[in-house]
Amino acid sequence: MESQIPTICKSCTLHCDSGNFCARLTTDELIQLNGRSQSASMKRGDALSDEALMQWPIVAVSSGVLSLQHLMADGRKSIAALYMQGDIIDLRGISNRNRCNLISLGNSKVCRLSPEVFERVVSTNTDAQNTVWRNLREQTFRAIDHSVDMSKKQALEKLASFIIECNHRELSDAKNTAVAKIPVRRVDLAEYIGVQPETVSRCFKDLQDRGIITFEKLSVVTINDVSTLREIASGDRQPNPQKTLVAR
Amino acid sequence: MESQIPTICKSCTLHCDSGNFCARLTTDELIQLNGRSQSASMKRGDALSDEALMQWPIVAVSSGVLSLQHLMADGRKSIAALYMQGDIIDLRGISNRNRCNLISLGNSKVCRLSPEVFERVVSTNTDAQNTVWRNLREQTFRAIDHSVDMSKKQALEKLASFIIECNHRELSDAKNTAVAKIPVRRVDLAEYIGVQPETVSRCFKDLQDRGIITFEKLSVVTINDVSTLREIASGDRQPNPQKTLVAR
DNA sequence: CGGCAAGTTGAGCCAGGTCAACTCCGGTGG
DNA sequence: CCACCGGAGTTGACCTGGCTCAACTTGCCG
Repeated sequence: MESQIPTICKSCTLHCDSGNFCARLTTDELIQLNGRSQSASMKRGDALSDEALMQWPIVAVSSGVLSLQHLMADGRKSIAALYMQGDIIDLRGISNRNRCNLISLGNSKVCRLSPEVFERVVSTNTDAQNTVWRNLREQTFRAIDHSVDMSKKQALEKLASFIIECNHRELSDAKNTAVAKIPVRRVDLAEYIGVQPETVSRCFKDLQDRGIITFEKLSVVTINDVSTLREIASGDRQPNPQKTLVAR
Repeated sequence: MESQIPTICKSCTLHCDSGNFCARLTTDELIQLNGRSQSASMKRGDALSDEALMQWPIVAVSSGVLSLQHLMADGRKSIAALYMQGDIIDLRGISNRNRCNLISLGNSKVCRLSPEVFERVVSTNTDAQNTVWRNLREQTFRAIDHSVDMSKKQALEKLASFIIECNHRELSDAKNTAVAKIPVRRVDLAEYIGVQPETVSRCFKDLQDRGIITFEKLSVVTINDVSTLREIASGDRQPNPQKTLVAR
């Protein structure tokens, strides 16, 4: 008499994609976790409020894009992090210093996991533990990379980095290598890389004028010149070939 | 017949401070881990190279300040993260995208942990697991906060945030509440908050002129007006009291 | 085929970068 | 004890990338 996999999990990417957390669970664990968790659909602008997060601090992203938004005292808003399919957002013990909200950018599906069951499963299932740990480390690295991007790079370089990041995500999906899908709107992108929407627009135009990228649609770019794009992203701004020769 | 705690651990903050990882281990675990690990002293500028980190990707900070530095193609350098006493730096699986180095800013003591033993201990000792997990999450939050600071804030606001962060660390040491110790040099601070040293200097001067802080020494400030400092840090730049009333 | 939100373009301005000179301070040797 | 040195930090003058505000174009949905 074998237990049945919960219906909702059967079609959920978290369970179907072998790299993800739920795929590492035994059927029993899956049933337990599912029984105490809540899955939800969100649409653009929907938020998981502070209070909701207090109760359900662990959120798994099944599809779509979530953002961790931070509101400054004078109204400036910024997107601190982006979460996508497979990410386990563990907000337990987040400092109250940063009043922030988890907001969906577009339609998405999430699963709010019971902290108790999650903790139990993680402490007993080493495989699951490693998966979620790896994911958390990745998030840390992403955050660190991002803060480097934000701190020293100029707008064009930030955008180039972002495009490359999008392209990488595409790569793992084993599609056309030269395509990057921008999964968020211009305004969100601007808030994420910390510039104004106008600047994003101008930088895109610049890259396009220089023939480095081409727009298929607003949200899809083809990268014509990966190496140049990469150079820009890594901050290799050669000011002016002549200058370097003349002035010391 | 009880085994002896390794000499080197006896005086190590990682073991003595109950909040830290090593304090959560049984004597046996500690002996095993110690037997396969390497502790080291570092001085300002010393680096744990990429190659060294490949072999020893897990580093625990016993004292001092380490920095994760990132070098851009044209020579711009930036400090992506700061690590202090008690932090467990787990660089397993860091993407090779970001060539970065772990560099000590000043004298510090670290312990390079054997990945195998570490992993074994973590998977069996739930208490230790939770400790290290909490630390990793804190690092993630710090990184996220930092990237928010970097992306939208202006120099003065970044500096204010940093001072408050230093003050918080001081607080947990249960000392004078109005003091913040700046644990790094100006240049490093500048690289961390993503501005030029000159700008750091100017901003410090500004805060001092406005009577918000006072310098005891170059590396120690007294905060005279916490609430204003906090307002600045949270981005509450009230442009001009009148303006807000008049314009729209 | 409106109508509205999203995105783009243009012009002017300012925070902070850049470069160069200067001050401050701790260490070292005569 | 002082003179000297070198590195760290500060100050000033100038310049530029990106923000601001406002007008315009595009794309999407009923």
